[in-house]
Amino acid sequence: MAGAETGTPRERYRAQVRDEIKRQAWEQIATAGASALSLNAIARRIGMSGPALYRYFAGRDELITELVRDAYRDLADTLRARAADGADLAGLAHALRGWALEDPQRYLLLYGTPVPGYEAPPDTVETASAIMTVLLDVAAAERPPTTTAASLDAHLAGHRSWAREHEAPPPVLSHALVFWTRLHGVLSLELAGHFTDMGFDPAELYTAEARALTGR
Amino acid sequence: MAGAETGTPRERYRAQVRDEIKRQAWEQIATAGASALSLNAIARRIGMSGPALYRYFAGRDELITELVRDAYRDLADTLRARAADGADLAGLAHALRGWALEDPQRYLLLYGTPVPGYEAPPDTVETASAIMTVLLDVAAAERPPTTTAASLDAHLAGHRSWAREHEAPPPVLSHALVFWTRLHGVLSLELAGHFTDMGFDPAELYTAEARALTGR
DNA sequence: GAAGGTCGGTGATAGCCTCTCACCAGACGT
DNA sequence: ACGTCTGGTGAGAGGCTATCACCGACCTTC
Repeated sequence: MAGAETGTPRERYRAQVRDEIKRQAWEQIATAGASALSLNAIARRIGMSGPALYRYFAGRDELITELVRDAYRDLADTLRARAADGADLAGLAHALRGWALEDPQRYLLLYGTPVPGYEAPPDTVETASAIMTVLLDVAAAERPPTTTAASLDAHLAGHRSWAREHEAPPPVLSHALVFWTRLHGVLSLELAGHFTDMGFDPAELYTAEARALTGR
Repeated sequence: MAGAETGTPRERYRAQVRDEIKRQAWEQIATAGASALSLNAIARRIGMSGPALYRYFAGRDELITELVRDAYRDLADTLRARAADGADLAGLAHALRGWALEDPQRYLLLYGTPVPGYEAPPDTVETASAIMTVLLDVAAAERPPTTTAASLDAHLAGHRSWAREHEAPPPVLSHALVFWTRLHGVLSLELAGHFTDMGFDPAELYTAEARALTGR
């Protein structure tokens, strides 16, 4: 959400207001969820009246798109930074959970139920796959676990377009994929509150899954 | 959605209209998602005007609650029926995916991002745990896999309130739990459309996970 | 069979939302 | 100093949830 310090005063002002709008939007999302995002409410809080926001964003969808973009970028950066620090998959798993718990609604905005009429623009899909690239990089650096599924590997060998030009062999592909889906399974149920009345600690389940994934 | 055939004509009529409302609601949810559910639109389609629906449901939330209740019951019944037919965990996994794909929005209504201000009433939580009971029953009948996580088992041994009075030993508890979260991980990402541009078949991933869970 | 209560439906209305429009003022570039 | 472009405004269309007063038709009870 870096408000560019460069450009004409007009441009600086514009960037500043856009950032303020996004700040308020995140605040509102964090408390009430993405589907409760109201441009009117944001405008009211900022101190301008309704339609003014349309000078900055074409509409609710464009604002949400922008937030999704920022969130993807932030998650990708977070994971990449950990990977650059030499983290293994277990480290990434820990970072992922930390990022999600830091702002649950932000995680759900990316990986939860899609907003009704909303269609993800191509460039957000691009950033989303950048996250997979980080996973693949780190997974490739580790010895894939022995518990690999032969038929899935065979399928992925022929359907690896999502891995872009990544050189990883099929077992690494499936390992990264399963890493993602298993951790998301625990995380999303936890964030959606499905564990709240069950009386156990989701963290225990999560770390157990992370450990099973990374072979202790 | 059984419209009770009993009672006074008034009661029969009332049940009939309630069912018609719910039918239209499901139709609308199936196409546009739960958050796009509009009482006005339902009324229009049924042929009555707006506020009439409030004679049948206290509001949008109560209607959604009713739908959630029905969906939980339907899923529980489906899984129970399979279990009664002697299905193992692999069979339940298959049934779960079939049920989810049959009406993706229905699955997401139960396990997706919670609707903003909506709080699940106690009795739906009850039905949700009935589903866990089915999983525990079937899991207990199978030899738990060797790949059990000791620390998770230890934790669950002391935090098993969610299993009600189920006698299953900790490895079965963790097995059922992991069964749920792993399959949900794949399913929810698939239904939310996160695999659509990735070029592989989610079914392959799902069955691989189901197989890994049930030890081939 | 008439009287009265209850139930299901209606239009009007308040208050929220998104988004468009015409208009205006002030800042900016020339 | 003047025109243009930008950012702000109020009004308003059309959608939503939800409440209200009202009314007609049915059902019960006498």
